[in-house]
Amino acid sequence: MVRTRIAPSPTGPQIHIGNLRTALFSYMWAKKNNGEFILRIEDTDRKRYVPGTVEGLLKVFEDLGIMPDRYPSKEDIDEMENFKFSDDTWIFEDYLDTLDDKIFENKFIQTQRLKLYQKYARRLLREGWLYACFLSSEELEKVKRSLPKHQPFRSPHRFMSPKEVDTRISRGDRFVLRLNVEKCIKEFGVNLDYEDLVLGKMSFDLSTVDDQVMIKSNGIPTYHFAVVIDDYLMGITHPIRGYSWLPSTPKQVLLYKALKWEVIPFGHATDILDPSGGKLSKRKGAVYVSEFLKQGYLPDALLNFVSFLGWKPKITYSRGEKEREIFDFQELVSLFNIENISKTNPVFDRAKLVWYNKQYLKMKSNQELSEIFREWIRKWRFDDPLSKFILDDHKLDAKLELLKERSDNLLNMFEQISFFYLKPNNIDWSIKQLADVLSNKRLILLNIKKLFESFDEDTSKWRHEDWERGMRNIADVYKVKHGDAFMLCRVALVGSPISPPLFESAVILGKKEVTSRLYDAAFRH
RNA sequence: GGCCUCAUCGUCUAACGGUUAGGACACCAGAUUCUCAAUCUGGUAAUCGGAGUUCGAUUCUCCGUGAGGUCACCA
Repeated sequence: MVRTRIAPSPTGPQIHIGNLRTALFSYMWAKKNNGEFILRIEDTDRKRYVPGTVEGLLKVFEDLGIMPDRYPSKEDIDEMENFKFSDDTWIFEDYLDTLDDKIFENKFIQTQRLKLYQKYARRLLREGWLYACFLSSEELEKVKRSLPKHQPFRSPHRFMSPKEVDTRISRGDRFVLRLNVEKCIKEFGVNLDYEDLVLGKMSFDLSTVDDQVMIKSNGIPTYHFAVVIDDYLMGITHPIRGYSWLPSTPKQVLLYKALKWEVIPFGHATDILDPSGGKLSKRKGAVYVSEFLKQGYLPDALLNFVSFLGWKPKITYSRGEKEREIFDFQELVSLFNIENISKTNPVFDRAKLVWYNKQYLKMKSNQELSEIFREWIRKWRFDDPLSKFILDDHKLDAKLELLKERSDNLLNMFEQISFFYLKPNNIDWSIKQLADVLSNKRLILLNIKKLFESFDEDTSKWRHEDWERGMRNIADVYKVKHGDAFMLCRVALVGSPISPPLFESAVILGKKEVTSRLYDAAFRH
């Protein structure tokens, strides 16, 4: 069975857009193959632990509709939250050697799998693939400083006799377990061939690889060690991870080989770049999924856009034919293939995300959109005084109909909808297009008011042509441009030079409200 | 600096070694229009440079250049 995973370290509940992309690729690949997508928590660095991370993460996955099939249980999450940091978690007792791996089958938090790592570390230590290194940090620094340039690090302790190691350990000396790269070179050769799921064939020169720490002095594994044990034992078939892991891949491949496990190749998804260069970073604008959701980007749009950063479905089009850009998520899943993930770094283009969002906004029926909008308000704008009006509005559909083609996102829509509920205050008449009509402002407004007064109480009986003819007449009488008269009316009703179509908006506002606003505009503002 | 990876319009990308190098976003122009949008039509715009292989190279090889990544008891 195909199994993929997302394996964040619990340093906060935010999901970076780049991590969303690797998660998405993993999710899509698993689903396409009727496999499983797993959430594993890599909390081996307890100093950086941020409480609440996992719940937050799961919530975002849920909002997006890409829930993992397997993830840590509530109890395990609680246990992790209460994990007491210990400077010494070494067990290293004989019973570990016969420990049944299956006990840990449903453990997806690394600090709850410590015995497992130590079990395999013991084995590798016995076989000489790992060695104990007792260097203090000062000594270590000294050794590294004395190293000729570009020489890989090798600890002098790698030649220590097992007996001496034992006595020092039993004496309580602190130590780490390092990978014995020289032994690896001896056994596997200096060139390590590797075939990446995304990048394809490549070769590493082991003579440049450091004797990396695999188990830290506190007994907790480093990423390099834990990721190999976990991916293998959890049956991960296609671990897709960030590009930054590529240089450390040989260390992990060596571990597979030392353990005599079949190497499971990684897929390295490239980093998303900022338009101004460099990695996409929060200093340059929104980069977290929740920020986009808060701004009212629809999950469908976000998923479509992000998955297309470095990937396109393989569909053949005839020359010149318009290619499809909009795919619903199930379609994307069925078309997905790891093999055609791009090897280059995509640049994050906000304008295109806006375009996608507008497309998805337009595709929604007014009813669907009302539901989505209300849900968004409950989640992100609940305390806004405007929200109550919208949530209670039985005629929201008609308003959204007017707004959905002129909004980038739900936040934008929220700002634009307010005039339906709230009268304009402090109208700014100084806009350029009003320069020629300002002298007759009051008279024109009163005439427009009179025009609306001549209409039926029931706005459904209003006719667009009647209104428009009336408006143009008024403009002619006062010898102003038709457009200027419309603008005057717009500002009076909406309080802004930008609005949905006037007549349709007036119909929604109702006769009483329209005439009252026109009156206010003529005399009060 | 060492090591690794990558390279098609400004951006996302398409193109069995043979195409007038295609599409989308953005941009520009026109149409429509009571504002803003939306819509429709059209347009500008790319194979990083240099060698080589080949009848033929965006595609294969090498060298440059550029970009990104990485060099922790962090992940």
